[in-house]
Amino acid sequence: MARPSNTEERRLQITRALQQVMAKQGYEGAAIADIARAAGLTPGLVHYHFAHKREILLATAARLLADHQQRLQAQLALAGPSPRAQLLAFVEAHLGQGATADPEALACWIQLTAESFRDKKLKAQLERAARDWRDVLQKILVEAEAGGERVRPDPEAAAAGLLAVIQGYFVLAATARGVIPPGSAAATAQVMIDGLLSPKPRSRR
Amino acid sequence: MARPSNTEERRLQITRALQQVMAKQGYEGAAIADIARAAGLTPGLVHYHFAHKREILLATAARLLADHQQRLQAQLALAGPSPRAQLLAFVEAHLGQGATADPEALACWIQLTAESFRDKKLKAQLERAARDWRDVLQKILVEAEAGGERVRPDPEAAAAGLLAVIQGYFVLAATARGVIPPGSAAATAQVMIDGLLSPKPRSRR
Amino acid sequence: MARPSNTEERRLQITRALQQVMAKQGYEGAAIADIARAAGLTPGLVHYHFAHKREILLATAARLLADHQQRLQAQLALAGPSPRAQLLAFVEAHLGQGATADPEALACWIQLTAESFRDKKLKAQLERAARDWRDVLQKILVEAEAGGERVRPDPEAAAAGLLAVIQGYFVLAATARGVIPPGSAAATAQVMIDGLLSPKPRSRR
Amino acid sequence: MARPSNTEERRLQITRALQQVMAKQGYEGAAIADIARAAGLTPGLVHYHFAHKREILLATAARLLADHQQRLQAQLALAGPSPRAQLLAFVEAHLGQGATADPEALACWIQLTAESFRDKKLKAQLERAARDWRDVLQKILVEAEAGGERVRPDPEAAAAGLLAVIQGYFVLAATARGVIPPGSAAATAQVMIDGLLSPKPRSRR
DNA sequence: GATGAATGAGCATTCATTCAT
DNA sequence: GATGAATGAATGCTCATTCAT
Repeated sequence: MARPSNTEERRLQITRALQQVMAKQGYEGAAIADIARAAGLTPGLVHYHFAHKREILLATAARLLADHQQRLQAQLALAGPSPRAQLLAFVEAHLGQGATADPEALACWIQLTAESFRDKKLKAQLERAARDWRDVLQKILVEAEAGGERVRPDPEAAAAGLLAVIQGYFVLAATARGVIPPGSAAATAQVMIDGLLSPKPRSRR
Repeated sequence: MARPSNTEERRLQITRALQQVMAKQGYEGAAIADIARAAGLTPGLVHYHFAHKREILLATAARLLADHQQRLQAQLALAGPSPRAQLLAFVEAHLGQGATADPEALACWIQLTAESFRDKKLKAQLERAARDWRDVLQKILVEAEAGGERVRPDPEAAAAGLLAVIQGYFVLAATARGVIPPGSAAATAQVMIDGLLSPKPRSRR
Repeated sequence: MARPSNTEERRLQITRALQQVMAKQGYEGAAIADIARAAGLTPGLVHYHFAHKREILLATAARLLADHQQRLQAQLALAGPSPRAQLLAFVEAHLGQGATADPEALACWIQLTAESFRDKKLKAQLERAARDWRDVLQKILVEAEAGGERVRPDPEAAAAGLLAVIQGYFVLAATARGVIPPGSAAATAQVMIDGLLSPKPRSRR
Repeated sequence: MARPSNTEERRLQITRALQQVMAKQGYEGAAIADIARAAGLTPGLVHYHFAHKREILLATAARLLADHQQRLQAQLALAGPSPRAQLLAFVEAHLGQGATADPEALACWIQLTAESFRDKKLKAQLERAARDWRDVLQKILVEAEAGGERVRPDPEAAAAGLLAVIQGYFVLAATARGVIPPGSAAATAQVMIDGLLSPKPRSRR
């Protein structure tokens, strides 16, 4: 009898709007009125679905991370089971052609990072995501080791290093695009992986 | 007759204060009153030395970049002339013990990055710094090539990649400290460099 | 569902308040807080209905001019159709008993005039009003000429001159009340009109 | 021994600067810093010669009025002694070719008028000037009457009316220049005077 | 659910005035 | 006399949040 709830739809609309606005104006600069306009809603209605602006931020981060996680899992599943193939897929997923092509997403990501200094919950979200991400890499590297590769300095450090490479490319792509030769990111990352992951040296006796 | 100008001193005080406040609160969150308090001045006086808040931002970025540039040059000068030694020095300067130990500087750096989306001049400053930075690396890599090393995929891409590693570690150190095994950054970066830079393979003829 | 808009009402309240405050304190001296207080509103609400203070100024001028225009038309319509009667009505409307009795309106008028040097749009508004005003007079004078009167030096100049008389009396009434013998304005203006408008001299051939 | 005082010179510099700045920005809009810049001085020095901004305003008004008074007396002295000639000279002095050509002076005059609502002393200055002005006219008109002219409605009212004409032309010239046919002001005023001042009608018995 | 008016605290900026040098 | 740093109060404007309708 009551009208069916459209809350989930509205929340999605609103977090999408924040993502869009925040990419250009940052979180502080994204007035509720701006978000509402971008979502095609009214300010009052935004506050009906989110009591506080901060909650929109958290919901936006959660949605972005979940989306990313999902996409990543799908791409890893498509790749073969070998650790090398998994690493390749991981890198391609993040740095391959078009992966850094969405300036809005990159910018929004950096704004979230910056905002995390002011919001414990957001910080925890991002930290947890980074840790999960690293754990995925670490697991692949441990398997590589088990498969006879040498992983330097060790799987945990190497995983963190790979994560750093990806994050660093994101930052550069977002803020100093001209600095990266177009299309070079994935290839360069692969070369770095060759450093981290070398076949067990039987030869170097 | 006239009072001697103390503007330079005051501007330094003020940019230091902004750096400090911005690390915690971001640029938007850094009220002039906060900056003034951190600098031990009054809000009116801050505006006497800087017409607009934005100018404090630019001056702060300029000072941070200049300071960094200077420190980096000094450390590169101390290292030996060989490309390997230069690369090592470069990495150590950024990721060595204690290099990422100043959370205030790291946080401020990220806030500047985030703010650069809203300020053309700041963006230009950061882009130029990134380019300069990469050029330094690229030059070293070109010399390495001239000295018989193989640089993959090519000096420009490799330089950009190294920059990305450093930036990425900065971001992780600032936002997800627990993800990086303590002290592993420099060593891992070195291993990656081993991937980028391999001795010219005589065997693979 | 939605609240009915009361914007027009509020805007009227606010422009009335500005008129009142500006008469005493001028435009610059009329703080939004003062205007709000005079209107019985809060400063925030004033800015909800007018984005910028300047817009209140323009709206106030527009309202005053429209009100005046309307009153004037009504009084001209009441007068007989003869040019002499129309001129008499015009002068009476502006300078007759009580016409200059509202010090607030007079003061506000002068403040608007002064402010017009700083605001192109306001200046355009006032210029257009003055031109309209003069055109009304000019048309009456042209009809007078058609009716056999002599208009000196010519209808356009005479109309401008009459406008000047009225404006001048306004200024004096507002700033140096003691200078005008009470009640003399309309009579004196009539005498001046006798100079501008004389019967075609058959005798003086 | 002490350096000779240059106070008078400085005060003149400063009031000239205020006149200039006020014409464009009004009194409130004329910051001490602006005045100082226009005078080629420093803000501190302005306050050395005038304790308060308001005093600059009063000094500026006093100087303008004195200058005008002096110029007017000179022009009246040049004219013949007959009342008609004196009136003609009076009108020419204010509305003749070039008399309203200085937009800065006109604008400044209106700003002073507007400001007089907020400053009792300024208001008194302007009122006194207006009265003096009218008295000069009234005296001429009384002489005209003594000389056989008929002055309508009476010398005092006619003098006030003439003053109004002049003030009104000033306002129009400053704010709605296009409304007055170029060069028509003095001629039109003369025609109005013909209305005020008619030869004693022997014929109209 | 939805709207838009209303509030009140916060903020950058301006500026007359003071004062040490 | 002259300079320019320093102060503090005032002001226009923004904005998250609340709430009556």
